[in-house]
Amino acid sequence: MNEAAKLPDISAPEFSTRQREVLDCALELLAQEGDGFSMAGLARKASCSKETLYKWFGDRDGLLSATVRWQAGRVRAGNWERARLDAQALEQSLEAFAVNWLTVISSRTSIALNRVAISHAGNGKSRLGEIVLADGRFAIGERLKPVLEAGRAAGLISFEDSETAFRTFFGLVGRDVQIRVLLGDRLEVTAQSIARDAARATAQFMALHKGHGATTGNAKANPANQANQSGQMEG
Amino acid sequence: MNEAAKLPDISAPEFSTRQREVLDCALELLAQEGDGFSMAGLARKASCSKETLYKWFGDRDGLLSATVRWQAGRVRAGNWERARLDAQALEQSLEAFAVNWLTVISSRTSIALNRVAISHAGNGKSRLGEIVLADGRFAIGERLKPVLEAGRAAGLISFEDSETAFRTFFGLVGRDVQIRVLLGDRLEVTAQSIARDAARATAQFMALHKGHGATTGNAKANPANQANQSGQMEG
DNA sequence: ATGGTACCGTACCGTACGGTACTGTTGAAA
DNA sequence: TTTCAACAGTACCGTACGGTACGGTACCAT
Repeated sequence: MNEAAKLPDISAPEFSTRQREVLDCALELLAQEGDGFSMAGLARKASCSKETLYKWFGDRDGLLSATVRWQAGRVRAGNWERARLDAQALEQSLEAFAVNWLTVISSRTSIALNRVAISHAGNGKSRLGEIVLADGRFAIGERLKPVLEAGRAAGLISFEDSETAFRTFFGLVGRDVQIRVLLGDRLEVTAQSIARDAARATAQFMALHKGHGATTGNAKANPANQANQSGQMEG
Repeated sequence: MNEAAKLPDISAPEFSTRQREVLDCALELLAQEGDGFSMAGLARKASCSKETLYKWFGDRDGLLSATVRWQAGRVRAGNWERARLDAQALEQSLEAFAVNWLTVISSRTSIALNRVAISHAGNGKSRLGEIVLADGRFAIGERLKPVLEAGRAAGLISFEDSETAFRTFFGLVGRDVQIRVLLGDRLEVTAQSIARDAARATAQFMALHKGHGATTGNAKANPANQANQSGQMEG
């Protein structure tokens, strides 16, 4: 519960070291007991007083929100410097994204956080859902789209709308994994299965979006990436 | 403590008319306020006494479980009598499945039920998650697989493992829709967008699993449906 | 009529938890 | 050494809610 506490304080830390320790305890508690852990329990686990919790985070929702932001802030990973882009590099990038995403969504912490955010989205109490979405699904979308567009510019793949193309990739990668783990299904996700699924999803995506400059010859007459490009259904 | 004690008779309604009224109220309340509605609130809304609620359903978890089962029991829809199977009929079946699934997962009721099931899956308190999974994702899987296999038998599509093929289709259909609506994203899902997405997903699935007896000539040398067929990762 | 059953409405109880106040204790600045 | 701020620990309060008990009523069956 104390690792990753020593990143070199670039920019506004937002949380002090001690606060981060407390938030890590909250994260751990959240992963163990889910929402419904008590403030007293957190104070006990973190060896701090309830008064301090309320002073720092306002109320329970503030603590939860801080916890989500704290965790979200350190998931940032992966620099996708697409120096030269050939089919090999593109596929590697896509595969790396898929591996990263599958690893995240099947992690204890992510599952716990998504669960609490989803349950709060029901009561409309807090805005945890927005944070999780913005920092999960939409963050990777914004990071992956430039890669896709670079691939298109290089003639390696073809699509009209990068958002739609990303959503296809997202679906091919995630499939039913997230909803199943969230609902408590015992789905054993291993490094091997993740690697395999990432490769499969990437191969499928490439097959669906064959470009016109690569090894494969057939151009853009692909029904799958022509349908539904009218750009609605964004949100 | 009293339900499921008299399971012998088929057509045993499991719930009386009055009980179904109460469960409908619970469903409505669940959709409005999410989990965290009170038993007193339900008693008020349903014009029944709390004592009756406890007599019928045992405790709050029993009520929730009954509500989920009651709703799940009437989602059963769609007969997929695949009389003759040509490419047209297969695509229509797939598209109909996709439309049905997208409609379900974006419905108020399904969202509310999934939310409560997910939040309870965290605490390990009840088995709502299992029920929802068994009656959602796994039910459609079992209903769709015969269609896929018939399509393969007719040479219309090709794949090795129907489970894997189904999961691909599932991903192409659902993409990020379910997680987004669960997290409270304002994603306007209309009949039009559903129809369009169902058609797109079906076209993509067909393109990825081209058969060898249909109009398109290229056979099974398709990287996308060769990868990851080793049958693990079921759950 | 009489007893039994099923139910509504409501009062009630116990408890768990969010939030606050108070009392040390530490540690650093002055 | 004194002072002050931050904080741990804990006692406390109010309330909301799960669950139970009880009185009253309508509807049978005998």
